[in-house]
Amino acid sequence: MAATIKDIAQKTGLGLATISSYLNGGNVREKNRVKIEEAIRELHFEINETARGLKTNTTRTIGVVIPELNSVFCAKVIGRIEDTLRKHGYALMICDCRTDKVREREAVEFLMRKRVDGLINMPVDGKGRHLEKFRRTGKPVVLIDREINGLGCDSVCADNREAMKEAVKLLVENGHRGIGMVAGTQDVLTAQERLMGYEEACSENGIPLRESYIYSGDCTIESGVLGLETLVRNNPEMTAVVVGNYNMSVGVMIGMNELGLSVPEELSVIGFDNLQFARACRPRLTILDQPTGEIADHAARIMLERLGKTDCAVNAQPYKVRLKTALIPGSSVKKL
Amino acid sequence: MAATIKDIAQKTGLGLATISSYLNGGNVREKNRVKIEEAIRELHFEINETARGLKTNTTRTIGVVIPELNSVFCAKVIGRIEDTLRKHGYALMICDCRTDKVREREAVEFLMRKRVDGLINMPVDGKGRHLEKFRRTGKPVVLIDREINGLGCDSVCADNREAMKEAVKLLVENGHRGIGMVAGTQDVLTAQERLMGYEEACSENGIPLRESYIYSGDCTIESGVLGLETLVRNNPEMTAVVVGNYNMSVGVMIGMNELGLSVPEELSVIGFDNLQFARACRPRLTILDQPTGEIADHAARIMLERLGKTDCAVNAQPYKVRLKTALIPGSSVKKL
DNA sequence: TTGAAAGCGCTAACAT
DNA sequence: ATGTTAGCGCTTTCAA
Repeated sequence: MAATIKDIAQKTGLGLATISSYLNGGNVREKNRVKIEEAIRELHFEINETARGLKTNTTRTIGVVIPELNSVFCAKVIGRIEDTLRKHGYALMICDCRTDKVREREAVEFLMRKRVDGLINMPVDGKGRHLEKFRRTGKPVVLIDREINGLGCDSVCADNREAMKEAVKLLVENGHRGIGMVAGTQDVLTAQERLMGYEEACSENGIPLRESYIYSGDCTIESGVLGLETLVRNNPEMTAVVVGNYNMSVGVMIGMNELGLSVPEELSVIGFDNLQFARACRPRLTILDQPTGEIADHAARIMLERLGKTDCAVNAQPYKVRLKTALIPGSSVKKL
Repeated sequence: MAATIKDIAQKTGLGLATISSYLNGGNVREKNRVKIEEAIRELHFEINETARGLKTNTTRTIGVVIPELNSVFCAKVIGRIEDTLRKHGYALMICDCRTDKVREREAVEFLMRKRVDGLINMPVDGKGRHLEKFRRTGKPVVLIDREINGLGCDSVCADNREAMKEAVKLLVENGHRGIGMVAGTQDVLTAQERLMGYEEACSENGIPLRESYIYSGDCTIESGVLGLETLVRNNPEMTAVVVGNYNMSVGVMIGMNELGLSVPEELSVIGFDNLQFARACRPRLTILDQPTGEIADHAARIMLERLGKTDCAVNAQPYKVRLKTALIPGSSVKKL
């Protein structure tokens, strides 16, 4: 068994409180400090966070619930958050709910049992019902990528509407008017906003909305493939497509390949996320790039701030951070 | 504050031990069982795993240390492991060490302090020095993707040598003899094995090894780009390239794009990992696909088995699982 | 089957 | 500044 503070106390002849005080940055006489540090080294003492947690009712652990670990956006954001939080002594317990509302709720309950001090969530359930129980604990919840109204949680998202408007605008400026969209699940606010951006940009440019120009997918690669195939089949006159998330962008490129359509000669494409993928496409894909680093940094900062306070349920106003995306030009838009 | 077993005891008029016994699947009189379950429901009791952990000296938490969360291979494997382990009540604490040996060691120490019950690691330090301290606790360590000799840890890896041999063989069968390789960091066994496979296949086919045909990268996208550029510049007669990992495969495709070289007319390419990326490439990339699902399932199974035993340090033989990769044909290999 | 009581390793209130 | 002590919520002897 590992050494405990009792062992340190014994070895140094000091009391428990002194050791504890030393461990928590309290004032200890220089002479004793040296003795304690020596004992710690000799006995290979490492503080037992479990015991500490029992006493302080904290775990220094943050739960993370995401729809899919295997998604560049999630992985980038979570990786960076982990970086920051670990520097502050917090560990991340990550649960992948496979874009399933039932699993998402189970994951939150699992993490509640594990007594995490806070929750970071990219919600699948757009209503946020899976969070209600956790919120009652008064512990902080920070939403990423998707805001939920009425729940009072902090959130950090991209400015999705503006992003998609910009994409459509670029196409219009290049002479396109037959512009389709492969959109995501409409019960998630983020996907709604991106679709809204598309619709707004169309009407602002006098392009009439057509139902057959909009495909509602489920944010998977396969639905991107299917979405492209459907749009192309139903709208032979369509000259461009915008895509509402990264997975579906990969799907659309696969679809183009497998239908043997050339970009941008036969169809112009603007994708979402992942600069590296865009660079690897031939020709290079024009994309909307989300500021994943900034999103992560804001989320981590907010979480740390909330963890400093006692009760977040009663906290004044939730943060609703919105960050700008960047339209990064490739060669996938044809000038008509 | 949440309800404790004390509250349950009080409400039911039973003793603490009875409640505890109920919670741990012990025998409780039917009448009392009903009473307890009612009290649990009414008081919203949830077991405090921190307290339990202090007593039992376990956390039901597994540490995971990986070089890069933002890597399809890692994300896929870890996601699937998380699935299985969570079903058994285990949470995952994931640390991304950014392919840095120092950070890797820090991560392991961090997780030791968090008292994880076991460790899953895709090691960056090929010598495994970062694991020595943890191993002394007698807790299980399962290595994925990379074996370390002499450490006595279990490991689950792909059959890397065979994989690369197969790739080179396919090229030879198509008439190629000027075959370059963008290889990974040579202090990691996996990368060594892949390079060995390349070298073996060359010599078996009477192709003399040339130093200028081998580029040693560091498994990042950028090193893939640089690797391709270097090989092409130094070997104008080269007709094909094999790549030693996924990130570098993306890099090579980016390099092809940015040099304006066409696949497979000017250069044939065989990449590593990620079927979906391969499908999105134009033309579709021929790749070596790792059995990520199987790797994850083996790793999870071994971990659960080890967790069932008391001490893994003294356990007989470590598992050394090797799984076959699949060569999935695309259109990136030209028949000469 | 159940209850009483000790104790896991730590923190914190209080006393010195 | 340091020591003493109680107690966080649970499990686990040991008796009954």
